[in-house]
Amino acid sequence: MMISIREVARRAGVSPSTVSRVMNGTANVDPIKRERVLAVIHETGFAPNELARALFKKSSKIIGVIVPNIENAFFGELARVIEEEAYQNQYRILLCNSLNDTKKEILNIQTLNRLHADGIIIMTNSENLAAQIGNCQIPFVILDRKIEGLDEIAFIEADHYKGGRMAMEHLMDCGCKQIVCIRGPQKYSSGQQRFLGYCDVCKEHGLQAQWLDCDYDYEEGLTAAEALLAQYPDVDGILACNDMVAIAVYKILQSRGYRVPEDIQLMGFDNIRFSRLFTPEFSTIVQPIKEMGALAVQIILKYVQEESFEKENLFDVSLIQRQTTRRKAEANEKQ
Amino acid sequence: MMISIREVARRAGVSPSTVSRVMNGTANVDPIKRERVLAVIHETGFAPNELARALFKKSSKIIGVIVPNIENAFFGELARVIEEEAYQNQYRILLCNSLNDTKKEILNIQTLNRLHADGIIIMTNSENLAAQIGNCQIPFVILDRKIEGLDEIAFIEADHYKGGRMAMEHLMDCGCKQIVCIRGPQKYSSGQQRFLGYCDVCKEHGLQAQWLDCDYDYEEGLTAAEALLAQYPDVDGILACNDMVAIAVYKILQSRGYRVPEDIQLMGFDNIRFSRLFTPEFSTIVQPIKEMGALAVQIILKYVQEESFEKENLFDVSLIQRQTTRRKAEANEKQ
DNA sequence: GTTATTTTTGAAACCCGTTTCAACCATTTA
DNA sequence: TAAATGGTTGAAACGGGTTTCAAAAATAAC
Repeated sequence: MMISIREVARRAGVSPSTVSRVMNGTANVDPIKRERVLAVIHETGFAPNELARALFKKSSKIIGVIVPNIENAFFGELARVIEEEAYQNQYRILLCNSLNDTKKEILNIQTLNRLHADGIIIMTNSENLAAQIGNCQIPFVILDRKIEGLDEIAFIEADHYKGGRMAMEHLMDCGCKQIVCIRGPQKYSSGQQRFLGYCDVCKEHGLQAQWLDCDYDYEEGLTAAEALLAQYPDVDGILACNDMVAIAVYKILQSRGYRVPEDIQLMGFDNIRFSRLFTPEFSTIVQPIKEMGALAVQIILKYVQEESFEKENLFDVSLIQRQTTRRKAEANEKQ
Repeated sequence: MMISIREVARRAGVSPSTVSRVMNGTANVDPIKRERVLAVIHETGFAPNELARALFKKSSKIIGVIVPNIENAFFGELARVIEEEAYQNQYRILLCNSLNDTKKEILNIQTLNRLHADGIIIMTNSENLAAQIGNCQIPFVILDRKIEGLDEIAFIEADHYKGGRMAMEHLMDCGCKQIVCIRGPQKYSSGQQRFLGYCDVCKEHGLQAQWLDCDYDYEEGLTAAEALLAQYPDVDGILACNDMVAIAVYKILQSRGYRVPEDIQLMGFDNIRFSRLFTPEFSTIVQPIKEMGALAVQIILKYVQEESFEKENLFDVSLIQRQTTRRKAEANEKQ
């Protein structure tokens, strides 16, 4: 059933080389023969075996994408952008859900290596991966994270530090006096930098930094929110480490009868789609997800084409005020 | 750098065939030679080229997954389950985001065909795809949809009809008198069946079916909700075609000052993760996403292993009452 | 000790598209 | 008209595991 290039050649009365040249336009072919070949391809529905081509070319036109969890809205949005950008450049996406399991990550990197993937876009934390990434000849792009000790690898990150600062400054503009930070995992640069931004603003205003630890995750957010209320009963501003945690915090606040933003104001981070769909809509820090994902693919394309590219890519962030915070001026107007 | 099986063979003083046999355990090998081979593999870090293997075996250990949009929580959850099940069986996932673009779907099916994917799990509507799927020798599984005229293809679906009935009956139990259905696209079997369930319950109770059309999508949900309020000002129960639309409806209701569930009760469909995270938590119909995704992979594995499998797979649904509906009995208790 | 049987082993063919290289044909130029 | 230049073309090699098949080695049977 599946027909080969040799069979096409036989039927068209030419050599396989000529068929290859017709398909790829890699050399001139006598117009009469070209037509014969195209006719045979058309009537047999011949489709070249991509594995054979990839084997010879040492390129499978596949980009590996390793995310912690595709179910997570932030990574879902990134995956969507990456797939789209790749598709437009005739690349396909091999998706791996690592669940932050280093063993699974390594296994997936090995698989991609053996499949001669043309690049790997990875969103992970594991410093343990440094070695693995180091002796892989595939180009890597590390997205939304930064791993120390890998000077040769391209990074793409939002300016988490600035985001942390902006979020904190915004809560102060909103008149909050007791602002507590639910900081993200300190093993991730995003968690570190956001928290650092918060701390620096505290310092500049002579405030004492107040924080709790939390994973980037809804369930953890519930626990953290309860601990927060117990520990800081007079809190009036909460800086959540991301939108999912902010959603969890809201749920707890609401069940305890706190009003947002009247009693407690709340900031998220990431601007995932749901932060806008929620009622109330969440004030948050915007990461340019679309641009970041597209750049990740672009870097791999440039690597393949041996063009140069920037290794360190820091994307600017911005703040969107929605319904969980209210500037002092606006609050006064309403009074 | 990248070493081949022939080089391993040379260094171990055996033939490539023997190395292959050691790696795959396809035949007995003299223990001394086996050790020599394993030692060389270990010290060189040799990893067999998966493309060469796949070329010969005509199997790439890749399963294609075509979803309308990975950003959509429902498909994100399905993709996650599918990836996990595939991974546990040494398969990898090639993800395609079709955006319901038939051209893109066809192109992706062709790519998967040329890559000798071992199976394709597709969530799509296009009847136009029937022909394409028909003359593909790869096993297909159609998930969450049903396409008429493809008797040979495996389908996996939740019992949308029952779900539609249950949702409607629940709203009636909750004392709603004016129940309007925001029905999903009638080109999908899910849209048809859910609506049919609603209609049948109406008929059985001598009620007039009242409905509006809407896509499975938040933005469309906003429009539909506004139209609904204009058209049916005395509505007191809304049956949304899925959770995303229910979220949109809630947003409109809330902005217009309606209370849920006191003034209007609201049912979703799918039980996506966010339906529980929202405030209020949404009453909805549960599709067994996990089981459905796992079965899709299992069917492909069975096909590959030439075992038999069920072609028509209808999964049972159930109802979860949360905070957007309230049974009459409960309402009375509270009075 | 010899023959029969089983196990191990490697050479070569295979999967299939691509590319190189030399042969071939058709123009141009001298 | 002969030599030189340029464009077409196909045979063969290539990429790298896998498998077949027959030879070689080892064991069993007589």
